[in-house]
Amino acid sequence: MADMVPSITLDAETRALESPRDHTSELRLWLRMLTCTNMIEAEIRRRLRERFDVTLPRFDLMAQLDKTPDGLSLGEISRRMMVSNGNVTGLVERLAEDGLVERRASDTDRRSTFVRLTDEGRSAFAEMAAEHAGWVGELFGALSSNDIDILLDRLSRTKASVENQSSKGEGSR
Amino acid sequence: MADMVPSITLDAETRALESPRDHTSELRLWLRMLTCTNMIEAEIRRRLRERFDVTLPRFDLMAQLDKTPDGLSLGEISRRMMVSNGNVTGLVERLAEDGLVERRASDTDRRSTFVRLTDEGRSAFAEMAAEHAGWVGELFGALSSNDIDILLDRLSRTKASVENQSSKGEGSR
DNA sequence: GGTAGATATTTTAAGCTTGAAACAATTTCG
DNA sequence: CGAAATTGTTTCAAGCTTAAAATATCTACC
Repeated sequence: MADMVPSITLDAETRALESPRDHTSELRLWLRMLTCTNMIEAEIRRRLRERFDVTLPRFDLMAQLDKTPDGLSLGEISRRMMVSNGNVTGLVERLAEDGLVERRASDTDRRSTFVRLTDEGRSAFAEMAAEHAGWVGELFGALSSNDIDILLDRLSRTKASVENQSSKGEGSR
Repeated sequence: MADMVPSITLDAETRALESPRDHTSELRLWLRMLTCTNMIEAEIRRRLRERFDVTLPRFDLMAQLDKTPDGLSLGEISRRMMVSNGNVTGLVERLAEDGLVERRASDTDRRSTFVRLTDEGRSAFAEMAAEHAGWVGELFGALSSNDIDILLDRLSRTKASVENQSSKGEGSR
């Protein structure tokens, strides 16, 4: 460590710029969150394919529509799923080809298209959703209801923290 | 609640088959984990592109290589990143085109290729990693070190639970 | 030694995903 | 009213991702 510099020579401002704080535990947490999420997602993806020959994005999109029987605009689906607009266009296109959703022009805004589940889509989703809930229950099975509550709480704080930080540098966006 | 059935009429076996337990809180937890992860991932992806014009998968792959100066086989990268083999083939191909990684045949196994960072790749990654750590520190900034410890612990339990459940039905796999 | 099975990688086809550009329609406001 | 800004969607090119099939090599064991 021949190049170590006594930090006493740096004021707080300089230190903030040149000798960054240690983020090891935050990095470790981020990695662990990612690993957990990826494992669960992979498992659910695999079961959806195996059991129903359906992809996860399609299932997620149908889940959004199932919550809103009157249908949603493409933009609203995009916001709720946190994916790009163009992505939703394509997903809806393929779901419509399979007869699972239907599109209808908005009465009040000629730019806008509403999407909703067909009867076939609704019943297909109902069957998948029931099994899906069981899988999730299984996968989290070793957690006590107390663990779950704690995770829910700390993840809420995490979400708030991220929202707060993400919006800081939004000038150029 | 006209269709409610007294559960006293069903034995445990029947109940397990016909009236599944309630998984509401597990589903809520899963959704919240997913939302958190997606938000953070999107923010990091955006910053990597904006600041370094690099994609998240490339950054992740370089991070794996940076941890192992001697290089890794494609299969080992695939396992550590939890993505398919073919995916890694393509990523490495593109990183090699940009001069950030290099491939070298294994001495002992002619099937196997080792990949490692070039000097250029290593220094490019060092610069990105430093900023990346700062971003993660920022995004999780509102969490106390106690919150972080609690999350680390509960996510470990979650991971163990998922691993345990995923391996149960592996007969046909 | 030879063969059966396992392992490492690549290829392929299909689908997912993004960011940016292009359009169209609506809203705002001078 | 009409220009300017905003909003909703699509298109596009590039890249990511997967599962499955194909290839090549290695290992185990008879």
